[in-house]
Amino acid sequence: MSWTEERVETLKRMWGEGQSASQIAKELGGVTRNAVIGKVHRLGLSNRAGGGATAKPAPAKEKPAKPEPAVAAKPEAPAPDRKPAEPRPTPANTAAQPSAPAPVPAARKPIVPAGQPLPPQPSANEISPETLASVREVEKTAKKLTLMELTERTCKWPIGDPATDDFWFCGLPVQQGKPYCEAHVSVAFQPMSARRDRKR
DNA sequence: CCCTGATTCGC
DNA sequence: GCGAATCAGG
Repeated sequence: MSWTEERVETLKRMWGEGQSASQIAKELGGVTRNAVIGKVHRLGLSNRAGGGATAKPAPAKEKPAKPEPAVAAKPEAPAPDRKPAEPRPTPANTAAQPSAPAPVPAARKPIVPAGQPLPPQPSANEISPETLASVREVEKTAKKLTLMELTERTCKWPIGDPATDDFWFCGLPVQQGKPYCEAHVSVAFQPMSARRDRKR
């Protein structure tokens, strides 16, 4: 694969958007993240634009004697500030891109006090007692990751009340392709049959 | 351990 | 110019 205009375009765009080198590499295909980083440097856009939240000091010894045009960044790509008021009730949606500021289920209404956090938001959470129990078990051994620690292969199931500090993400290894670990996948993606005629 | 970008250097 | 290997972190 060579760096065609188009590919460089994509590289510039994604890098400007704050995508990681590995993500860009994945998107482009045929190159590794190293290739991407190498290219980024050669293009002279090692530093991302806007008041990047992930602003890196970049201790690299840049050429001090060179009027860098700094044309890199595009005008409308400000630091992705996250809004606290995100209409994001279902946990299934918190599974976003790792680097992009995944909208954490912001505090909504002071629902459950403390006792049973009851994570599954799905309106009709008719999970079998057994499943629920196993999930509870898993949550005991959860890695309790913070938003920043989530990756593509860590379970993104939120646990606890986002309005309090008693909140974290499962963090266990995800099931191939899914955003959640096996236990949480089972409660997140229920076959319709399971919710059919619940006995209530 | 997973990941990030930075740098080096043979090609 | 390119990018694997390596380095230096989080």
